[in-house]
Amino acid sequence: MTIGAVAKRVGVAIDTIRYYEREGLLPEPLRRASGYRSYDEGVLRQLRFIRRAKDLGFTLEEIRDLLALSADRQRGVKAVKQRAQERLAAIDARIAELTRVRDGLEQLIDACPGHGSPDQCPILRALADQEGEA
Amino acid sequence: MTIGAVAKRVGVAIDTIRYYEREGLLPEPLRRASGYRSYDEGVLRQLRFIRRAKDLGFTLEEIRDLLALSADRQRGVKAVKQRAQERLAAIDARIAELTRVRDGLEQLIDACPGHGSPDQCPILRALADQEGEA
DNA sequence: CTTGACTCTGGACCTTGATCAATGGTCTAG
DNA sequence: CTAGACCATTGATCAAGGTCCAGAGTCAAG
Repeated sequence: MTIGAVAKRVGVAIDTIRYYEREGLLPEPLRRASGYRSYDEGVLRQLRFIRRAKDLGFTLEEIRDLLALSADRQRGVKAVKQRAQERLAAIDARIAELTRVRDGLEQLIDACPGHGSPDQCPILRALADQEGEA
Repeated sequence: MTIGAVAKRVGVAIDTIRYYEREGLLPEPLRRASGYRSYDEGVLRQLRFIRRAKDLGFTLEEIRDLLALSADRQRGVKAVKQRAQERLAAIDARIAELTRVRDGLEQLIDACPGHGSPDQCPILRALADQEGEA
């Protein structure tokens, strides 16, 4: 398969595939005599792996790490589980933070009549208030 | 006040203040004969406004918009409330998305024994699985 | 053979929100 | 007056994850 065929089948850009190769997320493929990259089916699986991990919020650096671990029989599984747990904790922290912000914003919205003087708008007042930190 | 005094009182970097000025978030201040920026107290309030809005997840572009609205007596309040509601909806969507990801990840972690062959690790299997989208 | 689609490399560019460096002018304390 | 702190501008750099372009070579169909 050429790089273009791979890109089309997985749904990523050609440049992205070359970028992942540079970044060590994909192995260097065989080349034709012309220099064209020549891929086998395995690359499709690996690209989908990368995409799913990215959807779970792993950074490319973490994914590179996961890929290395997934190739390490025995040791790999334990470390993979740990990485996943770390990721879960990070997501939980982010959700908690967003929820805090969300609730604060909702209170302001509920308190705002939606008309009248800007001086009376609790949203603007909260933003402009000189006391305290958010 | 010089830019350094403003920076110290608000707790932002001098460069950040000049950056906000370039980006239209702060008005161009008066200048001394030497060219030094000369600020009055109002800029402190405005910088704190920017910081709080940033903490609520507004982008600088949205903040520029809010600042313009807050100066618009009458029209402003309604539009500000609407922006805040849009922001709230965006936060809710983000929380929902993160929660979905979180739950999926947790299921994988619970199903992973933490040892054994990578072929049996549900986390790696889920990532490598060729079916479906995350 | 020619045309058009595809690929190669290397490097520039994009977004966001700053931060830093270089070079030079200004201000203030002693 | 001078040292050291402060400020000015312009332009570069950073993180992350790509995207795009130029110029050149290659491949497949007609």
